[in-house]
Amino acid sequence: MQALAQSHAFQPVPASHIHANNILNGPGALTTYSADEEIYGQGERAGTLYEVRYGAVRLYRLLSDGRRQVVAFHFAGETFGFEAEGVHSFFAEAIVETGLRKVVTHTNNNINPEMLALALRGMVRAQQHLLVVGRQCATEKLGAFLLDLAARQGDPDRIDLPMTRLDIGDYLGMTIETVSRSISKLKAAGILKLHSLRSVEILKVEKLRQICE
Amino acid sequence: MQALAQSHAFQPVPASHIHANNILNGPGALTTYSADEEIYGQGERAGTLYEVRYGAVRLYRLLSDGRRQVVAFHFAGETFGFEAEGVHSFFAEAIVETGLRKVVTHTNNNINPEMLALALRGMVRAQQHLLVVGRQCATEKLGAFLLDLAARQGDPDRIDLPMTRLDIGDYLGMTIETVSRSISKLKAAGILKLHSLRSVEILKVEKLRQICE
DNA sequence: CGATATTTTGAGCGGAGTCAACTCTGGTGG
DNA sequence: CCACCAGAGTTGACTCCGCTCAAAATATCG
Repeated sequence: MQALAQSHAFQPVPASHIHANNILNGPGALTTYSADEEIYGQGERAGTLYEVRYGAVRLYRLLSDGRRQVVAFHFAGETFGFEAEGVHSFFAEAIVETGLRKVVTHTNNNINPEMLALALRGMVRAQQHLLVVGRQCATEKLGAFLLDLAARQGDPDRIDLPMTRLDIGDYLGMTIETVSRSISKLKAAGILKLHSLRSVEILKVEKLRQICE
Repeated sequence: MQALAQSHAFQPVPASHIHANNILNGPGALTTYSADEEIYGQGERAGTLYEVRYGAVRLYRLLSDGRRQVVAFHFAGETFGFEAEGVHSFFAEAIVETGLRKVVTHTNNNINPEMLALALRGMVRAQQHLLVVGRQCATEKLGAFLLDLAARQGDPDRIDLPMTRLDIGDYLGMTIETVSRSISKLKAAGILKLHSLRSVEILKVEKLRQICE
């Protein structure tokens, strides 16, 4: 079990890892990935899109100084893998046990019109992320992040956090300590309740929304 | 694209604010906007895409607390106006005197395949922006911003800054004072040279790239 | 040339980063 | 079943960068 050994060393790929299990081959096939397994790497040839059937995925880039910027999380029902050039500019990894389905992008040389809609949704998501990261206050960032997750996961006040605090920090541009302190602050204010480390309940959605707008 | 024709087009706009002048009507027509004129507003019905022929455009959103997040700048040759929903989620304004051309998105109910490429480029741009804003140090943010502008404007070491310090600050998530201080710092380090407030020369591209990676 | 807006610079303060210690959780094996 | 342990998360002390408020300098426009 490699677990989260990358905690402080963001080595792209652990040497020995179980390869993804591709039950079928081709579009519609379900491929399963275990936690922390790489789906594709920065620099690899792009082309295939993936739809998340279950689990969660993180997209990130490594900076030369060792820092890591998580650019997106993806959950069940969402599609990722878009690239403008022919090469992936990010790493994609499964956060937990995850099932992916390859998406058909072309049908006999014609671009599937649904691709445009998906690409646009991806752009809006990135811009939305920008609005969150651009905020100044750490608590605001975290609150906005939680509200976004709640909306995407369907349940308005119960949130599943498959990712670690480090993932959240690298996504929001803050340290794990600050992530933790922000959670504690919202907890102390009676806005959040943690059922476990990875399961959050929003007790006062409106109050949180006020803070994060 | 005819590179930097807008280089010195930043002359103060005639005071008598001429309203956008639409010479023709329909795709291919050139519409001109004076400085600070609105192109479209948040909430307006979307649908049309615009290609910048000359000048510069800012896209931004207003937050309820009065702050403003600039999500993108667009220069000659770039296309903007994409939306996932049918409504614009941002304001678009001309920064200086700007000429826009409407882009044909559909040809008899078929999506122009080039749209997908443009949308993808927009998404990558937003993710790139994210990497910059996610950086911690203010000087790094500014440096990365300048390197991005240099690459987009064609000239590797001469940059036009049609936007104000406030625009830059709202784009990078920092105050105008910090923007100014960061510029001064890079100037003191011999990395930048200001020919005017709106014209920057990068003296040591490599050194700047080291800082900002 | 004067009036206004923009930019720069300065002083002080607060929030987030850093370093470090401690606690909690889940998994393993005796 | 429980003791143990490694990794994850929390909390505390301190520092420093960037925000705030304020004022000076520069640019722009009538």
